[in-house]
Amino acid sequence: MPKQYSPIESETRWYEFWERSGFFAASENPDDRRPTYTLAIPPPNVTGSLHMGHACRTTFEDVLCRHKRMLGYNTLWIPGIDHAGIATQVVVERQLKNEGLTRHDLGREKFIERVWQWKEQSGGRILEQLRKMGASCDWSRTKFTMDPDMVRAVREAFVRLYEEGLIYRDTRLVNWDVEAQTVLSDLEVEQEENVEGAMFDFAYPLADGDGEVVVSTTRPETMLGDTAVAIHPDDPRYRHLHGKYVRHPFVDRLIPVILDSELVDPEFGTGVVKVTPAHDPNDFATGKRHGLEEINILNLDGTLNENAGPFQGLDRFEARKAVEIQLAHRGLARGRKKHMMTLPRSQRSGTIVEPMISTQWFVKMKPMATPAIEAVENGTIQILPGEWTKTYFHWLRNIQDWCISRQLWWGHPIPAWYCDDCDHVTVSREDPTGCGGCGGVSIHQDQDVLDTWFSSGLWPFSTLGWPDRTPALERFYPTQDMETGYDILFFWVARMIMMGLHFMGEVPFTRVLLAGLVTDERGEKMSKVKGNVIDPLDVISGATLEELVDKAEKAGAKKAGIKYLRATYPEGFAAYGADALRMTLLSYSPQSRRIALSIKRIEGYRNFANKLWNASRYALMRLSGSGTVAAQKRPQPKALANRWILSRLYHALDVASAGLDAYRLDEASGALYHFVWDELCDWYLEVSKPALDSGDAALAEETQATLAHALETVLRALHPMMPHITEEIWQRIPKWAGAPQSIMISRFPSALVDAKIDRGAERDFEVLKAFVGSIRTIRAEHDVPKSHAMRVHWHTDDGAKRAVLEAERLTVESLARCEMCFEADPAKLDDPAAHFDNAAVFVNPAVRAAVPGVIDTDKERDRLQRDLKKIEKELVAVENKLSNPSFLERAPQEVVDKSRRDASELREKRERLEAALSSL
RNA sequence: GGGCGGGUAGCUCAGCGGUAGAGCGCUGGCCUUACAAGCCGGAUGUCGCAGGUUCGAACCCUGUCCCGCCCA
Repeated sequence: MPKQYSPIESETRWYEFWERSGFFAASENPDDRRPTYTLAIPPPNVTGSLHMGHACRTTFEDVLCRHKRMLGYNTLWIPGIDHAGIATQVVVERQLKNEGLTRHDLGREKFIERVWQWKEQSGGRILEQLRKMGASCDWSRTKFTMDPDMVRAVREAFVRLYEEGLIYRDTRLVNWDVEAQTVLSDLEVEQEENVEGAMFDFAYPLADGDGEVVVSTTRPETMLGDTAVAIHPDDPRYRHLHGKYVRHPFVDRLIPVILDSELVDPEFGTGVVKVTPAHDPNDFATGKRHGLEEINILNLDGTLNENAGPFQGLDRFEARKAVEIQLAHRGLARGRKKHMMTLPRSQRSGTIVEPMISTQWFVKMKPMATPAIEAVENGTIQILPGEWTKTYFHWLRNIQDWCISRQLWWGHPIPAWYCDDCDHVTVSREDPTGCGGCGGVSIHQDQDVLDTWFSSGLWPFSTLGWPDRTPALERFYPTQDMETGYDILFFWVARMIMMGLHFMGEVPFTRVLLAGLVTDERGEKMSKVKGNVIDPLDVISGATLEELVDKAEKAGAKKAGIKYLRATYPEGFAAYGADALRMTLLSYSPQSRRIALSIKRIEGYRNFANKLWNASRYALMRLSGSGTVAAQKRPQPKALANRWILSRLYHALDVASAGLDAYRLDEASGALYHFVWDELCDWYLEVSKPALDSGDAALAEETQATLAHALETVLRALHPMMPHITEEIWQRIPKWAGAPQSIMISRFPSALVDAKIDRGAERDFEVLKAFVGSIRTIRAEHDVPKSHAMRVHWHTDDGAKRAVLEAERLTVESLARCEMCFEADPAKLDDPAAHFDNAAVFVNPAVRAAVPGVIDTDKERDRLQRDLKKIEKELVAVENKLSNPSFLERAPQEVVDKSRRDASELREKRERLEAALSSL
């Protein structure tokens, strides 16, 4: 075994082994009675390539799946990809653009063919990349949301909802993206806050006689679609306007003054509001209340249409200026001032979204939301971390109907046909040959496709064969966990819950596990422009600075981004390996909303992998030729260190299991990390050296058995988190006869079965650790070279402690490089200066000692004074507490007892240190 | 405007009623046959601010100031 662990070669080798061996596959064998554990992957976009968000999802999900699989569950992790309507269409349109073509040049059918071609060639690359992370998905069940069976599921869902009256078609104000030229759901519109804009005032002249009314707007061009001006019915300033009309200056139209107490806030602006029902949500509602005409002034591409009169053909922003100028020409402009406002932007194209009147398909949400709320209220579904529950309720309780049609070509077609002869709409599972109303044969299908999230909402059951009641669906639905980022709680999770309850009559999963979003180490969102994107594959396989810079530049990073990149990663990345990346991602608490990924931290876990590797090298070396194997049953050792490590193993496994169950993967991984490094390596392996070299055959034998057991067990516990390195090592450990072929199908360890709590051993080992620690401190503080063996004169009145230290003499002497000498006469240690020359002293609970011949008097005085000061401070705090009668009265007895013990220990320590100081 | 997080060591974060921890960084000493990607030591915090509850508050309550996210 080499001195350094190199993950690259090992990781691919083992991954191929697992996949080839079929370990990832879930069983559908009817005789297989194991309980199931199912988790559907949040399908990444077909256009995507692996980023840290995916790496994070994959790690968490893989840990959950591997853990459950090792616990004996028939585990199914369903992989798949999403057809990502807009994103994919944009990718292919960009390709066409390079060829000087648009999708319209190709026509719909050819264009879709072209998308499929693209998908076959370069789509779904991400599934390969998930393998690099170690993902144990059942690849034989990979689904794509546009697969024929998914298409059938989507169609079935649409038709059923339509038949139930939950899907309907309606004309209303929707969010229009003029660039992508499609409607968007409310969720796809982002509000950009605190944008500096202008508030423009202008006057409408009264239709009869003199006078005018002044209105304010941030979008002057919309006045072309004004069909009313509104005032508050109780506003005394405008009483004379009741029942009057104003004249539109550009189009030949009389506009009524209406009274509306809902729309108008008399305190705001002039107290008069222009009303544009076709281009503003509030005005739309007002229009409905007053029966106003809705005049659409925009074409689908954002230019003004024939209703805009002289402004027809202008782009919306040009029109804004032109309207202002023309109003000024006519003497109607009444001023302009800065105004902070909120702009709706398309999440897809970034352009400002226009409210527009349009006929679209909607899903009624209220009837579906109610059961979804109940499922979480009554605990059928648990959301973790629990803080998100409130957000979930808040959204579902205020939900609006969901606009599901999109004016795209790539996606699931809407199964609705319109008749040319009557106004019947035929919605059908099979393509109809004629109108379902009049029977006419002249019908045409709706040109729109469905929102991508509509098909995603069916994911947990469509992937299992729905609408057929397949054996897979019977066996694996409902799934157990849904793990994803909190950003798609509404987009996806809530909709899956609604759809699952509706179509299956049962929740789609019983837990929702949400994790934070990965950012750079400053906490800033990773973005190509900022140049702060960390590619998981670079972290796994390594990349030089120049490669990173090159990639960032190609992705369009700005200068500042490149500068940051150079400054932050001057060395590039080493090949840290997937296991190190996984441990890093796991180490962040799920409570936190951002995961500020730091390369330093990854390096730390790479080092941990190396530590584990070397600990194993040591263990294997010590086991080789001994005939000792890691046994299926835990050993029952007698020696202190062996009992101690089994007890520490108990705690580690206990915390790890609790963490894995409660979705605290940070706590689970942390417990194992600290066990391996701080306990197994720092203490146990060191203690095993003198034991194995002692010549005591019985001791050596039980130590080898314990060593093999502790290592083999912790490897199994670590396997879900670090699958590759644990397999690499595990395969090398001599094991019991009939051991499984792979660690990934071995049994996950349990604290009760594989370890043993032993409080006595823990207590005694602490005595040993404290003793060794004190000697090491003296050695370090007085610069005593390790070649210089120190003699330690010690005494204790505590018989148990004395017995431990005497029994463990060889161990202590080996770890502290000293010679122990028990002083039967306590007086010698009461006044060490009188009995030992230049002696350093230390005081542990009930144990004190002197180490002669090592000190520099000044240094020793400093050290003792420092200790003393610390102790006095603690003592004051404890004594204050104990002198408070209400503390003694009201605090629990055990707390009082502990304080008393602390106080007496501190007092003893203080006394001894004072004595040592004064005798210097 | 409403809601939800967060403000703890230089940095990133854990702890969430018994008087503060981790990793990295800093620092002194070590190439000790498992590991220098390491080992053995050390230093470092009025736990955002102000009140309150409590025998006891980083932790609970109220107010307040910043930062972030979500919704309207």
